[in-house]
Amino acid sequence: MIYTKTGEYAIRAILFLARQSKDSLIMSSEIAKSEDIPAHYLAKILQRMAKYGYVDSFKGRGGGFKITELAKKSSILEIVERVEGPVINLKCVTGLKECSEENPCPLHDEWADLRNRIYNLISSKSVQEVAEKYSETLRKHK
Amino acid sequence: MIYTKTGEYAIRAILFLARQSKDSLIMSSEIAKSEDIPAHYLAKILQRMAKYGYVDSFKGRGGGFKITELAKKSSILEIVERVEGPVINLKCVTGLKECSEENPCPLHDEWADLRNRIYNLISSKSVQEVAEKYSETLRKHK
DNA sequence: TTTATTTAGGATATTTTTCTCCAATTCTAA
DNA sequence: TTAGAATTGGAGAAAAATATCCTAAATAAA
Repeated sequence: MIYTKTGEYAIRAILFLARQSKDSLIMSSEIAKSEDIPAHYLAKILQRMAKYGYVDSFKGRGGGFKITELAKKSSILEIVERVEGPVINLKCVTGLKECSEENPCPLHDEWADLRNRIYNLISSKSVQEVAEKYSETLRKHK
Repeated sequence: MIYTKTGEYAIRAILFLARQSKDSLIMSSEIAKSEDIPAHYLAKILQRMAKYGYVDSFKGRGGGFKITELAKKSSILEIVERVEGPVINLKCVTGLKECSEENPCPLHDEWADLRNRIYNLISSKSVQEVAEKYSETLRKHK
């Protein structure tokens, strides 16, 4: 896909946290169970997100994670790129070695357009907006 | 990206063969060198493409590969999927576990649209068409 | 017929990604 | 202050993707 499993887990986790009622702490293991993500692996990802300030972490009994304001205002793309590195590969779809504006591959322009749209799709909305829209959908389809 | 390195190598190789003058045989090692692909790895990929009938292979001195009519008429997507399995992941961009028409994730519709466009981009043109357009570009920019 | 050349195919190595385990640390509650 | 619960961080196992190596088979030319 566009990002790896690691990135996908990060998104699922942050959107999960974004949907929780304010100030509630959620354990890593709980997220793992709800979202069906390998528990220890997710713990690592959350650790990294904590380092980057996307979640606050609390140790000990009653501890867990909660989303930060920074994460709420960030785009999905920003978070994923922090967690797993550059996401959208700039290579052309045909995979040709030399493909540039001056020397475009046959599908260059069309692909450049799509790439931009994908980029916009995952970078123009904030995590909070996406999460809200999602909660809404969940309510409607209950 | 949308496909893996293996798929990318397959595309580069088939488009390379498609640009050759008719009936000329090209050695695996030659393609590898021109396209900067690991030689032995490419050999495997060509082997598979031969099995699927996308290239004809000839052993011994003066041997090599050439593209078949089947491959010329096929789309890039078809060939890649044969070589490396399903390409376009149907999961939603947000990576949410349950995302369907009835229960769409926040970006479902927009993503479905983009997915279709990507799908069209690499499946609506034949290898031959893409190769011709590319040869043209190469001529212009010489 | 022999030799050199090229693909075929199997085995294996390397690298990257994904996943697991364990001990250390921090914090809460009893 | 102690026990238990939770994250942290390091180490490394497992799986998947990528890359290499070697021998066999086929073919063409000497």
